Amino acid sequence: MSKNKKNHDDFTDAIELMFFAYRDFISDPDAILAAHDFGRAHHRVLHFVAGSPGISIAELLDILRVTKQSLARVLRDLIDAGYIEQRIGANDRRKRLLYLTAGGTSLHDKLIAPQQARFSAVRKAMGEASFEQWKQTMRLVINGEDRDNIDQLIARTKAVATADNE
Amino acid sequence: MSKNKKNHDDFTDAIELMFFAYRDFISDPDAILAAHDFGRAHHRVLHFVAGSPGISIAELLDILRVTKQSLARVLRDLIDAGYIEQRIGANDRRKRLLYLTAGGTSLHDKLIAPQQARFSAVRKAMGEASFEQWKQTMRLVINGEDRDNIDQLIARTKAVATADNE
DNA sequence: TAATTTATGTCAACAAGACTGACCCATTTG
DNA sequence: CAAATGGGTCAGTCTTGTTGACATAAATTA
Repeated sequence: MSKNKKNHDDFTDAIELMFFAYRDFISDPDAILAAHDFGRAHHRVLHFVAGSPGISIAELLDILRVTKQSLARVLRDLIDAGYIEQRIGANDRRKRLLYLTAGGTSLHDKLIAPQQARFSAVRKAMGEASFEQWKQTMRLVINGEDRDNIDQLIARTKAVATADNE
Repeated sequence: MSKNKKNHDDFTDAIELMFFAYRDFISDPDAILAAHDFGRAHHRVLHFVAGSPGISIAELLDILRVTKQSLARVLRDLIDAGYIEQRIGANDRRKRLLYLTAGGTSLHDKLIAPQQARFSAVRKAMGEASFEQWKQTMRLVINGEDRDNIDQLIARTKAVATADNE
């Protein structure tokens, strides 16, 4: 038997862990969403508008990597239901900048609560240092060319979250 | 400003990392799949049959958490295309046990290759120990009640992968 | 043996969420 | 003024999920 490769060099465990961890992670908010007649697509929009208030349609399309038509549908639902509002850009009046309403913020908080609880338990079990290492590792799973943008996005989101709690 | 909570206690970074890492991780095989007129659903079936040769329909349904009708469609495609074959259970002749054909194994290898490359680069960058910690952490992201089953599934898959390389 | 349960297959209808392609309007920029 | 940009929308399609109903063969149980 050829032992020139290390055992576990197939990374099947890592691949499988990605699948199952994401499945459970994403399933958390589903029940809440269903009660509002929303789906995961609505959740994603809500989430990234929450993290980047004043984001433009084009920027949101870039993050979500979906088409304009695909975004339009869920965005329309969220605006009609009063969770998101559009404001015309001050500098560029063609832009429609997106903001959560009070209701949108409240819904978003409810949706992330179970995911926060999940990671809180994980950090408690693994310890602060390991959890930080996990984050570093996850960052490297992301395509190299996207990492800087995502770093900035996360930094911006954190700034918003911190400001809200002051 | 209330500093009774640690900063970063919102776990937004962790949530965002899950989203982007999974997005890139899962996008790898898409081009290959499209060339075969298959989608991600086909990939998942191929993957879990590869990891558990002789798996029954019921077991596969349990792993994938989809309905029988949903699985039936993609499974039919894969059988018709000659990537998966069904054998009648020796003990229980009601069961249809699933196996990859030679072609199925070859296709599956092509599909996981970019994901293996991705994790190989990650492990190289982070080091063996950190990567093992990452796996432990990911395991804790999974729902507690499922972890034992998934441990077993991964162990089984690894046994198959090792046997193939002997 | 007869009745029931289990494992699977299949039909029909439907919905969410993605896609392409085409076209429009308002605004900004060259 | 002409062209490019940001956004909106209509129409149609595809994949992958859903529910509900029903069929068949094999195993299990009474």
